[in-house]
Amino acid sequence: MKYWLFKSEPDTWSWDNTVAKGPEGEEWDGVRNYQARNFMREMATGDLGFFYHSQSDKAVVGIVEVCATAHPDSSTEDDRWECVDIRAVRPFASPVTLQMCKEDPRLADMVLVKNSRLSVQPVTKEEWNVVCELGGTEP
DNA sequence: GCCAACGTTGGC
DNA sequence: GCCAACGTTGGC
Repeated sequence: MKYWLFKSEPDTWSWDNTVAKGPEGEEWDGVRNYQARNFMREMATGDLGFFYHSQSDKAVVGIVEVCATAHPDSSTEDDRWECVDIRAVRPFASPVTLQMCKEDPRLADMVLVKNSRLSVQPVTKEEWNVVCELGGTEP
């Protein structure tokens, strides 16, 4: 069981959109970055991830679950790109902002803090527990 | 709206 | 295979 972080601009695809999709989930398509794609290839069904809103929110707003492993991205003909499917698990009681992550010394090495541009990232178990604690949510 | 950081592309 | 040019992302 691994932990991840999925980043999205809320104007393009938001947490609410994911919740609305229900248990069958939604393709996490549109990723055009090799590092991000490679992380998706490592994902297994049942892995959990944070859902992060970039830009206006800049906060982790909920937890998602991987419900299908990597498969070709249906939004392109280019067979280099793959994606997983994710579904919403539960929202945070209170969103965990980027600023909160930056201020907590336990999260100093978090990819979100160090490389804000990577759209799909691994999260360690320790980081997972800290962010859940800050968000008022069970890990 | 600006700009820094980063990834990708393409000419050589 | 290198590197300059370019495009995109995302925080501020």
